[in-house]
Amino acid sequence: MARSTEPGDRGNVTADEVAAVAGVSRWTVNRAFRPDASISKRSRERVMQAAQQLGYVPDLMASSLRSDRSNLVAVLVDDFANPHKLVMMERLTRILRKAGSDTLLVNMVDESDASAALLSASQRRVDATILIGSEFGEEVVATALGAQRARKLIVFARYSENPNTISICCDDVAAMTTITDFIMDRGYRNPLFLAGPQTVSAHLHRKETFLDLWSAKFGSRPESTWVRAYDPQLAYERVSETLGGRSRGELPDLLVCENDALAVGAIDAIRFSLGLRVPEDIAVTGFDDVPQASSPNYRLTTYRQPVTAMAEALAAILAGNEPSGDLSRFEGELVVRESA
Amino acid sequence: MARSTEPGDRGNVTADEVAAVAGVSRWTVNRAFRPDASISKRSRERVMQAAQQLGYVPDLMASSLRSDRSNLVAVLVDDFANPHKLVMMERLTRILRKAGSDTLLVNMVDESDASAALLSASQRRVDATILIGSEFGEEVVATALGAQRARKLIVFARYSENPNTISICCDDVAAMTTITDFIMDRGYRNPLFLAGPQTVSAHLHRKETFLDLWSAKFGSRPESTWVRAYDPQLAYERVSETLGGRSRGELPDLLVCENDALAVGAIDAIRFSLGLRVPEDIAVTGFDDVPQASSPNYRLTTYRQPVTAMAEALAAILAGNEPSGDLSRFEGELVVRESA
DNA sequence: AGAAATTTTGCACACGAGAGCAAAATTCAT
DNA sequence: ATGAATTTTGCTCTCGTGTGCAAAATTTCT
Repeated sequence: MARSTEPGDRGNVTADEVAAVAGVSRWTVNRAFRPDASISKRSRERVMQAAQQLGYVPDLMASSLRSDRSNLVAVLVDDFANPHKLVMMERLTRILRKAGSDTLLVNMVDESDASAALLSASQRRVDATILIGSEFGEEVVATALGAQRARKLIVFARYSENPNTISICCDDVAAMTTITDFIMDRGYRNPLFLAGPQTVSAHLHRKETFLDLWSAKFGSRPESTWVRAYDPQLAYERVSETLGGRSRGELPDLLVCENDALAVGAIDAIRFSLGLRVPEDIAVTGFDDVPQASSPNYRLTTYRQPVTAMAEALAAILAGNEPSGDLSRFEGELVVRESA
Repeated sequence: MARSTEPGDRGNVTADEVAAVAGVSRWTVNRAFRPDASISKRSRERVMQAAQQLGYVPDLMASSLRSDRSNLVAVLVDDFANPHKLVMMERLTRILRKAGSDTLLVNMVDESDASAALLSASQRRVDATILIGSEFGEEVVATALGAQRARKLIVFARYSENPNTISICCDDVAAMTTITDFIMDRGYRNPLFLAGPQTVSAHLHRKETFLDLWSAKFGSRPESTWVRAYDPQLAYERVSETLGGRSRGELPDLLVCENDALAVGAIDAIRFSLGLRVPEDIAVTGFDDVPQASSPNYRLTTYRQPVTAMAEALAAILAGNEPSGDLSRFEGELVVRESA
């Protein structure tokens, strides 16, 4: 036996020490910790008892080194100003952990940082890389795919055109159609669309869908504007600027926002910068149903993505199951409140 | 030579393959990637070029297996309803990555989940475990310390009494004293303190400080109440319930909230449930200065912790530097807005 | 009970890099 | 140019676990 069997060699117990106590071989010890392993009930019990006594737990680094399965997934986030990120992170980490995977959180500080962020992920042998950023473009996705070891690249809650990518998101066209139908039905006739970063075409789904549907019905293409990040503060400034000097007749009767982060800033601007009322003077719609949206301050009419179901689909994919439905066509629901 | 030198054995390039291309030994290749290694300029260049060509990056799992340094820290979060968590996570991940460490994000689903959460951290050989949860009690800290492999346990943005723990936080007593002085100065005389989970004594610092200062000056101990999580929604409900049926004279003139998450809910309740104005009828103070606090809707008077400096101190500790000042006495600043 | 089928166990080797040391190459001094 | 000092390189062994197979133990069947 090569290794000493004394505990505390370097602070942590190894399988060898447990094996000595339990009177079995090291391999039996490790097997005891794998649910699918071929091991007798009796020796598993003895191992487990010895392990408990010594405070042994298998080392996941060593395990993944050999087995090429790390049970680690990287989650790359580029946009911490959007409260919806917190919701998604909570769901993802919870569901991934239930499925046996840990989460490596990588802060993608800016666009140029993307490849460095992906590098640290690949160096950790993650089983998959999940992008829940929103401001990155398709070229980031391409970089990610170029990185040698990135096994699976999953774009979460946003559509990606790249065919080598798995994109788990809801059907933006259907969702926006639902919202647009609702708006038209309510009689709004002069909307303004407030969009996020216009870096890539994938972002334009909601906007284009809305503008197309509207001009198909009314013949004229509504006005639109955008901000460089999904940040309420920026939305506030943009709305103040854009609508600031207008006379009553020139104002839109509705702001259709690409998501709630923008909608919240827009509402603040309407009230506190323009001095108008929501929804009486200008109505507002959002997307995501962040916790704030249900606050009596905002009572935002918005669209809720099935984040839990989406995260569960993600876990299923990591487990190797074939996706059951179309992963980029999840259906959410319109949440009607008082803002529109 | 044991291994084949063909690329793509299992999808990833190893140092052996780079060594073959560069015409050096495997060890020289690995040395090229360590800044402090003893290696000639010329061979490092050759190695780097070959590595670039093959797309090689060193495997951090294998590295940490041998070297006992993983450059991985676990961040345990138990409280995703509090928007301040997002701020702290952003700062921590950014600063840690700059310092060369990756972040393992662990969602501590509930109190009973704490030891399981700590287990996954220890199994990954993290260099340190950071608790930025708030609802856990001292017994969770004890569990963490009991876990064999947890090398360093750091409690971030909250004080811990446990001597085996490094607690990086601001001086709650000084901070609350600042707030209290401000309040007294402004002439409020009938405050209500709204606290978070009352699980452990560490949480009581702010509350006790406030109550003590107040009764020292005015002789009477102010009223207080609490909710079981730092969640605006719960704060909303509690404030509505507690103040709901009261006549004008029975109402407090100020709500002192343990943090902004509660303050935001409290403001909503004052306005939309009680139908009163902030600050004219009831004023509000918070703690943390979350992004929402500066929204024109809330304009919250609050206290900003120096999160960046605290995160940098954390990184310094991980790097092995001796802490320069008292880590549990960071100083923040009062942010005076219109809510009080 | 004895043979066959099945389960359980032990073992050599591999995963990819680091520590420590000895051999080789380079630089420096005389 | 020669020997000493220094730097660079290669090598063995190690970190802790998983794979695949062969030996051992157990169960099942006739």
